[in-house]
Amino acid sequence: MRSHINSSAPLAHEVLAAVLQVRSATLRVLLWRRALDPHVGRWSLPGGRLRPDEDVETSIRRQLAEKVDVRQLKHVEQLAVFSAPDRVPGPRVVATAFLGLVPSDVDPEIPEDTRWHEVDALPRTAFDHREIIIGARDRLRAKLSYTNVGFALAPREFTVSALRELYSAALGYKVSATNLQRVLSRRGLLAPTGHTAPPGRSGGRPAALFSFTGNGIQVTDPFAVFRPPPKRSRK
Amino acid sequence: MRSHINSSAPLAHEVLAAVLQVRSATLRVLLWRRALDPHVGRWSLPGGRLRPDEDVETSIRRQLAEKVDVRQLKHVEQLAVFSAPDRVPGPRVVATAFLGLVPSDVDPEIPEDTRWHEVDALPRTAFDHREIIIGARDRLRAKLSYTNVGFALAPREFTVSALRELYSAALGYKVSATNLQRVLSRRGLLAPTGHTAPPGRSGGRPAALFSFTGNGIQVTDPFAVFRPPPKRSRK
DNA sequence: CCAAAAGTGTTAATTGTACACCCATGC
DNA sequence: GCATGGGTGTACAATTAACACTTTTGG
Repeated sequence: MRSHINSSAPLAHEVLAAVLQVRSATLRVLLWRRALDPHVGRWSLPGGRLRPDEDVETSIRRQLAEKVDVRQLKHVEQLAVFSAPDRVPGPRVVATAFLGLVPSDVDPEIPEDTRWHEVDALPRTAFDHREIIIGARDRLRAKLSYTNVGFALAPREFTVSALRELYSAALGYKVSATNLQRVLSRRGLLAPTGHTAPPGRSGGRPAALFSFTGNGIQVTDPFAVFRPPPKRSRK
Repeated sequence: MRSHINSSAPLAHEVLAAVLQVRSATLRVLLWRRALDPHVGRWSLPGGRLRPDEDVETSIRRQLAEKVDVRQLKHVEQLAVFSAPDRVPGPRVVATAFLGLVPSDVDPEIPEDTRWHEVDALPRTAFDHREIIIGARDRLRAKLSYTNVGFALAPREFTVSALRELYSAALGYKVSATNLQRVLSRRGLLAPTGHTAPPGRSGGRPAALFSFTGNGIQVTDPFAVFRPPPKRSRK
């Protein structure tokens, strides 16, 4: 009763990922069309059953490897557990949902039954997958403002205006290139590469190319208020 | 293979909660001492097996009802899934971890084998429970600065200095009562009740009593930067 | 009247926003 | 040279942190 470990009831556990990418100034998600019985023909998130010898992150990375080259996945993080008893027909399946991010310049080979869909114009989706996608979008939006996740949406080198397009598409409203550059620079996230991008056929000054400093996600603005007392090191 | 539902492998799923409360200017967590074989005698988080007919939040609330009156739990939220194959001895058990918050003025009846422990001075804990507790603490700390979760740590009515103690204990450093009141007031979270608390035996001006406005958690400072353009409604 | 605790006002510093202006290129 | 984007400088606004000062109580 108070036993900690009790595996008497079989219980299926699946992992699902909302893989997001910005392309053509829109935020899109990778979906595949179900070929099997429950909700045939609807679009659903890639994923599948958790194997007994892997943890959930290993599992989702393994399963995504069928759809997207894993090395192209710049960021993966847990979103939440979805466990409503009726979330899928038949016996209950608990799902651990993930957010995955792919840089805008990669164009992964995707299987026949798989397609990118605009997050703000989703087709009919299977089960509770729409909710998961919206959750992923909202998590991304929130984290863009206080972490450096933006790096996972951008190519290795990029112009500030390209970055502005990425942020605008992900956030859903235009951000100013001026201030984007200023804020990211102040936080020490942008490194000039010294290279420049040639202007388009209509002219214009060549844009400087930047890259993100560091690798991996980090929180860059942890406390909006109630900050801990400063360490008194920098003037 | 690509089958969405496949429950061939039995898989145990448990729910665990780090229930936090501030008392005597310290943040503490509710733990019970294991009576059974793996890790006997170590302190572990309350929780237990997920039943097939309940979702994870229903489950953790049900199981906590044995330890803490559910009505005293002012806030419950999912933390993360812990799924390392070797996180517990024997067959793998996937755990969904929760953060729970109890106001500082309630003193729940707790069972014999259960005790509060200071989060910053934890005893030897079972399995990966220490990691879960630290995760819960960090989540609380982060959310204190950009949401109104503070309400879940505070009594219904409180003085600003009592609130200051709560925030200081949870965050791990002193916050100023002056600025705490100012920030929360600006965000419209504090409502004066009109009542006052009598001063202590050493004198001092009587403190005004406040309550939190609204109920339930809400994000009060969603964007640190890259805010959407204002609606141009308020001057 | 003095100490103690609460509450208010003022100021400084930081950070984000808006906007004007200059720069480099294609045609 | 002019249109077109890119980049910088400056001013402004909002918010937080720091601290001095006033208020109200007990002894």
